[in-house]
Amino acid sequence: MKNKTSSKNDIHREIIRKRKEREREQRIQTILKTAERIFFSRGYARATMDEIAMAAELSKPTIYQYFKTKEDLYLSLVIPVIEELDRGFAGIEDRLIKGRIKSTVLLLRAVFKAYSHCYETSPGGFMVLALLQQTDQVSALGERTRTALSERGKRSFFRGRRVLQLGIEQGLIRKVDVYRLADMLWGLFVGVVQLETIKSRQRKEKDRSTELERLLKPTIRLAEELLAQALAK
Amino acid sequence: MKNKTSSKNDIHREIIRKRKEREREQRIQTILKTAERIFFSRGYARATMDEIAMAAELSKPTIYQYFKTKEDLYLSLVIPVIEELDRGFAGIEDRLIKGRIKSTVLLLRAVFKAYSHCYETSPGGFMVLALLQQTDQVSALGERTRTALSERGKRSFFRGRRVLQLGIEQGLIRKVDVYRLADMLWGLFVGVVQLETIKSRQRKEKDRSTELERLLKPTIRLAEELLAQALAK
Amino acid sequence: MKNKTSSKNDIHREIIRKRKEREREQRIQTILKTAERIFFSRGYARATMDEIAMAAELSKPTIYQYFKTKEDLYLSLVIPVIEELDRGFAGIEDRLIKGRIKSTVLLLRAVFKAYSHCYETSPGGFMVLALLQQTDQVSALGERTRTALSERGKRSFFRGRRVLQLGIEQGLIRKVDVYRLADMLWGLFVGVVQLETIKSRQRKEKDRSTELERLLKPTIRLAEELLAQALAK
Amino acid sequence: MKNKTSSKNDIHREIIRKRKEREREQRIQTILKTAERIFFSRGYARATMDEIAMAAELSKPTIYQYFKTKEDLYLSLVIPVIEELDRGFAGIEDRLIKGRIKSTVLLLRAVFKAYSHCYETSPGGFMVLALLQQTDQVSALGERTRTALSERGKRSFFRGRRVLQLGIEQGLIRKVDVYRLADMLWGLFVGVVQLETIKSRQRKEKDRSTELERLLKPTIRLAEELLAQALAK
DNA sequence: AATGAATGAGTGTTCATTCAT
DNA sequence: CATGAATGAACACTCATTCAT
Repeated sequence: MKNKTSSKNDIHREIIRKRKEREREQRIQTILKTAERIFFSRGYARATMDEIAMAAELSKPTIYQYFKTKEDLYLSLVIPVIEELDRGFAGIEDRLIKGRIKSTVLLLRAVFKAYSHCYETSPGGFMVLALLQQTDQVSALGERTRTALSERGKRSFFRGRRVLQLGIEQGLIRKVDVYRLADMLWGLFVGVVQLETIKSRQRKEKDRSTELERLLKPTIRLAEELLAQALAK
Repeated sequence: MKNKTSSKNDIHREIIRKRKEREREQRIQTILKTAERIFFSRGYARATMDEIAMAAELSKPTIYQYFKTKEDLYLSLVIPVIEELDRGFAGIEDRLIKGRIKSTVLLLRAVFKAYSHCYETSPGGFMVLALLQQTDQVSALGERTRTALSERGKRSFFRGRRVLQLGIEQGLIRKVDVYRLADMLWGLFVGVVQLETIKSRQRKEKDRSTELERLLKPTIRLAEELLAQALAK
Repeated sequence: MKNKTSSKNDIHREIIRKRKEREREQRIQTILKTAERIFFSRGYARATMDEIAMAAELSKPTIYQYFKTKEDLYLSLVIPVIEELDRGFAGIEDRLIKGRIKSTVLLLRAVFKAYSHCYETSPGGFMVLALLQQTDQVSALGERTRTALSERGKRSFFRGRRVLQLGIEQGLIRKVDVYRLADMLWGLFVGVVQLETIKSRQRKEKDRSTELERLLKPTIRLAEELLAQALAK
Repeated sequence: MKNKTSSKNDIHREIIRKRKEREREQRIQTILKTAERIFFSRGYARATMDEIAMAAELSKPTIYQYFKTKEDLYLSLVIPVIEELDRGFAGIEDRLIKGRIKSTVLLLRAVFKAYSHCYETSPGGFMVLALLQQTDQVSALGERTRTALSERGKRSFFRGRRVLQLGIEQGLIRKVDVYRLADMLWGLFVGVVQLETIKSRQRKEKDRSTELERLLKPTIRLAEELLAQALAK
């Protein structure tokens, strides 16, 4: 009988443990979502932990329980985006190798799709990543964080260039300097997203994302089309 | 006699006044140049008035004599850049009207040249403008300045679109949505400048601008070339 | 029958109660030992309850179950030391009365032995006590605890003086002001322990206590010897 | 005439400059005095910059204008004391070399006098230095500060030992280990000062220093006398 | 009884801005 | 007009202490 009770208790505890685990995960997600919003709207330097805590309806120390520093929180936000990007490019690479991409426009569309997918999965996170392109934001980060980011960033860029290189080798893209092309594509996407975001800002809160959609998509599609045409042999 | 003396004095005073005026103008220029450098290298949030004052070899209150707030100083940096951009587009417009631009690639080159010129005249000021495109930096500004900026920005964009429209009308560019095209071009330029700036930042201080040059120019030239090809009829 | 069962249960409960009691005592000891270590190495102010809890492999609230505040925990560490000291002097007193101490040097050695024994039994606790001698650490404590400490301290000092007084009466020590002598001896011991502790602190963690031993003992022995010589009639 | 006015102005400015210089010096002294008091009464870790600022009737940033960090402020307080001590020993050394110290008791008295002088010149500063003997206080300081202090401390101890060595060589002190003796003397003095300070604490504010005097001096004199006797050949 | 989680109240430090001279 | 000095308001981060379970 003792055994049974014990077993009952164990089960009970196990259930509780799982719930706690879930709650914990939940809270982390809440914090991340909130931080994304705040970092996005204020930039890294201007965003304050106080503000994030307030917006997350938690106290500051609670946030520090889950993220060791402001930078840690920031990184936890940005790294998944970089990794998503990496995965995206890995997918394209794979399809290229298997010969599944059969035209210039399809390749370019895939590349922009990778960017867009990243952006759509986590618009805030993406913008926060793009924010890194701003000198001040980067210099506000500590040495370690900067290096960590730079490392991953380089890897991701490397894969991007390889995709383009493969495209050239398979005759989908005419011969151009892949470094320049990769930079151009990424710069174009980020620059356009930034521009359209700020334009959509001028709308009321609730219409923003639709407006952004309305502005962003056609501009990117135009870029795809034009570049595909120019890059085809 | 009283009159004469008075007149002499008046002339004397006038001379002094002019010198003071000159000195004043001089000092404002010094402050602006310094602020540009600091804002560029540190970003708005991390740049401190102390630092700017120190670098300008002036005391903080002196700076406040000429610029009411940090924000004011910041904006005084950006507006000339927008105006320079506007002038650039006005020049292209003029040449277009006079039929002096005879090919797609020349037109595109002129557009990017206008951007580049702006950037080269005042890299810091340009980046600072680009910064405005990010996050809610804008919302940190006062209402009046925000409107002033937005106003000028719109005017400049408007002129940019008109240039493209003229290009289409003159058969230099094939028919595309000018809104999208203008956004794409600007986004591309700003995005690439940001990206290359940050890449060059990984170098040592003194090699930065050469490195940036080395990275930026070919990427922009590639963009010119590709887009010219795609946009030609 | 009812009675018997009840009795059985009672015995059972009693056994459980005793085990719990033992566990409780056990836990208190664990906490105290850990706290001593931490307070010793970090000092009162820098030691954190988090750290103590972690080191004791218990959760913070558990510690608070046994000690109402950080201060309480701190004091629970010090009082036994004072009592140990008191017991030490009581022992010397006893031996003196029984005529068992037959020379100046033996008496002095006994006194320093009492101090040393205290220190060796609980180096952390002893230092913590010495800490009380510094700055207004004391005034940071609550009124009640302060009085309690002061009371015991006085009693202990009183006994120390009585020992010296007895020494004088028995002709082991030449006639000096016992107040001054008692203060001097205690000051000497505490001062030297502090000094040597900090010197040994410059070594790596693991060699510290040996190094301390190496520094402390001969210095104290020198003091014993010199003072014995001077205090002998 | 212009010249004269100018000259007058120059003089005027010079006077103002000097006054400002004086005021600056004044303020630094105010801050140091206040900090000494606070550090003394609370210990390094528990003393807050807020409290110091409040007590000095200045705002916190004003203090930071004169002292870069809390540690800097602390060091500025402690280093002069160490240097004073060093000077004191240098003086004794000099007198020893010139053969001006002619008995054991005079030498010991000189040594304790050096300590006492230090203490009397700046009781707070001295106690704050003595505070360093408390483990926690040291560990609260940064690496650099710790090294700086350790360095100077070592030098001072070195000189102390040399003085004792000279004493032995001149036959004023019988042959003992100078390391141990130096430690013992310093430990004794500091320990006694601490003890008597805390005892005098129990008086009302205004009687404290007299009480301390009343307690400290005779205890130290007793130590002098006893040790002189024991150390004479 | 034991604990994971939460938090109010500080910490040292910085910075835009304003006086007093 | 220029400036040395001053400061209110933040900011990232910490810690003793308390809930809720």
